[in-house]
Amino acid sequence: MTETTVKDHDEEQDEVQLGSLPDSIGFMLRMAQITAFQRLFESFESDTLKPGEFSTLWVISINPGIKQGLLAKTLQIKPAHMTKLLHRMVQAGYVRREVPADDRRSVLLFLTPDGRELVDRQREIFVDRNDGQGLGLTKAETAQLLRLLQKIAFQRMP
Amino acid sequence: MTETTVKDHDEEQDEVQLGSLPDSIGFMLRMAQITAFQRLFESFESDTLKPGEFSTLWVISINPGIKQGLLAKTLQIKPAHMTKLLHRMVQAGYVRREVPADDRRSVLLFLTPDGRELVDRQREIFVDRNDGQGLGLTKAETAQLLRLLQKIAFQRMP
DNA sequence: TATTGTTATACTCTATAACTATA
DNA sequence: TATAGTTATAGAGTATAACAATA
Repeated sequence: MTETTVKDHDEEQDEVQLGSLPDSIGFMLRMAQITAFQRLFESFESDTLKPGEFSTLWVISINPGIKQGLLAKTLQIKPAHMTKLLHRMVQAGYVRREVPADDRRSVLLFLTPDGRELVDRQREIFVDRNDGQGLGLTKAETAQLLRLLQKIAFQRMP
Repeated sequence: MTETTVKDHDEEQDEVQLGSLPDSIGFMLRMAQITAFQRLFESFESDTLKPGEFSTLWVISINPGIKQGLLAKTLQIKPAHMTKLLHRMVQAGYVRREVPADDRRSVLLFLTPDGRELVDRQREIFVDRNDGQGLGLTKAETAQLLRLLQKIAFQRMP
């Protein structure tokens, strides 16, 4: 029940009361994500790839031949949206789709040489940017935060 | 550099490798937010209010007469979008707008009696849902997570 | 001239449902 | 019948720029 106040960044001294909103995990996840994305991805090949697109290419690069539906479920992207996102990636020449003979309903995904080169080129930048320093966190705080986020995202719920 | 594997929730035993993606704060913030929103807001008056709309009403309720631009900056909502969001809230009868005499460019915001009643009714549910238990976190973990998210979102950067 | 908010456009992503082609 | 993916539609949110009214 901390009463939190946000001071204006400029010269105004307006103070906005947030009440117990900063004690809400849902609200704070949203606020932190907006701040983090601004800081981490502002110069992250933004002309080429969106964060969602990069993680898609990344997962395909580690799991060549992954089925489209499993990829969507893993990244919590809706199947309908995954179709459109992948069409962009195929169009851009980063992804190749393949229909296997044993189940002709499904689609297997692979990176093209261009796609592999792009992921390799971005990999270092992506990992470096995400060590928490750019967000003002210490190494220990970063590790702590990652553990808690992983628990929320990957935990089996009863 | 933990190599993390996500097992399928169903009976399939496909395993998707994520490599060092779960060590990325940006990626994990996004994954945790999706999971948290699904669990916390699935029955949160979802027919009436979106999370973004609720936090807007909440901040107006604590700061009656707040200027629209300051509200948008506080919640990190783009001004163009704030205009549309507020039009919905005015249309729904929750918000009243007022142009002050001393600066007729600006707009001051107030809740209507209906809006105040709605926020009051949702307040308990919102706070209860956000204590971390619904996400499988202990009290201590919740406090720790909130502190780190607040540091990211509210910290002055050099 | 600068600021506050609005309108307009385009695009990303979500949510849903209807549809196809396979199994 | 059920499953994998596609198409279509509607809405939320972002990004950007041009604009009107006011300071």
